[in-house]
Amino acid sequence: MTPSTATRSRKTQIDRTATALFRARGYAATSMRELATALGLEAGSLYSHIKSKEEILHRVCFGLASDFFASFDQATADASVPVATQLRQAIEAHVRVLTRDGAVSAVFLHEWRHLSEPARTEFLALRDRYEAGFRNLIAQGVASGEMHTPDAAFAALTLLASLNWLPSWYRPDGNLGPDEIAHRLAEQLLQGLEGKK
Amino acid sequence: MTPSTATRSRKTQIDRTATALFRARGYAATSMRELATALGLEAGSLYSHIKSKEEILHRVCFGLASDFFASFDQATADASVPVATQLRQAIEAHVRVLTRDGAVSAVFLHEWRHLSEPARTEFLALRDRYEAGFRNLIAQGVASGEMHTPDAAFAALTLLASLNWLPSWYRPDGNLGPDEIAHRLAEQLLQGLEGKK
DNA sequence: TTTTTTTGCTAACGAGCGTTAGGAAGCATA
DNA sequence: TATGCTTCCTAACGCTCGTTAGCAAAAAAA
Repeated sequence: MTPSTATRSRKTQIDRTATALFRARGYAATSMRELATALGLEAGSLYSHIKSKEEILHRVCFGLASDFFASFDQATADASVPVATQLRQAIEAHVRVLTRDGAVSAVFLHEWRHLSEPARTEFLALRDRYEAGFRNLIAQGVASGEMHTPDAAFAALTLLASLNWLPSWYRPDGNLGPDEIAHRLAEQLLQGLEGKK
Repeated sequence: MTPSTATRSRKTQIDRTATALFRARGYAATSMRELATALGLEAGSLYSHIKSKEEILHRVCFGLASDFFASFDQATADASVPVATQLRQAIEAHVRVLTRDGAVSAVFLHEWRHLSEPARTEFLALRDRYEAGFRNLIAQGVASGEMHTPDAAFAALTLLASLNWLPSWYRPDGNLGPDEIAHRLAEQLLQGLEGKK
């Protein structure tokens, strides 16, 4: 029995409001009563739709993780493309996912540590697997002579760090659109500040 | 009347233990009873040494902010040095401060939002002023032709993002020392992955 | 030795926490 | 009209929170 449209929409609404609060105040500092008030409800009413506070966090974190994997796989599906181009596409794909929903992204990046075991460990394993994708891409690029770095793992961490800072300053109504941001990031990371114009 | 050595050391001990807990569990999710237990005390006893939980956070955040400014000013004091070199030195200085105490750095980077007003706004103003230092350096580099980027502010954010991810993976007993890390980061950020070997 | 400071205890305060139980409306389907 | 589902309520559960008051022992200073 699939849930009716109304149910799913109410649940989704709770998720979205909670995500915004988690981002603004942090997961631990957000109370169910605050969340209920933001939705025009009493605290107890939330539990007609969700099982627990952590369930929301779990859904947000693992949901976006899936998106990242799907996006990465698509960007690097064609092995005949030069590795540097694949990396560029993976960067752009990552930025596109990050900018789609700033609140979800921020919660994904910062609040996952409030997951209790075993979810927390599972999440970290996923993150590690995702990072390995970038690591391998850079290692391939070094092997083929397209890129230069003494340490692919180090470079991958630095690269993702630059990307993952994005949700803390990106505004959907700002000057730069997601595609322009993605392009500039890829350019800066691949060419460097002293690189060719 | 300066506090005696004993007082200062006990207070410092509380700060350090609290900082480690804030890093591991987050500020909001760390209770004074946990902190007390970690120190072998009862919760109430903490208040013989500190005024409030937030006081600890305040000290950590603003203390490290001072360190960053002092370190940056020293790295960029000599205006006769090429701007690219000044930027390199600023990067290395930043990394040195970041790696000095991983727990303090992590709390500084992630827990400041639990400061209540007006401290929170003051903190953000400091951070903005610090970022402006890097922004200006890059803008000067672009003006002098030493660097190339379409947007100095954008480049500065990305640069600091790479640096500030460091506390989440740096281990003092790892393969790379602070100086080696600082050098590699500067190299990667200035030369890029496709830059000259 | 007396005085003061440091350090820590027990006990408790008011408040807020996540969550549950049980009931009652409103609505769609039969 | 009857049934069942969705939605939300009130009231409360046991628990934890940051913090305070008042007292006592130990250490340092006089």
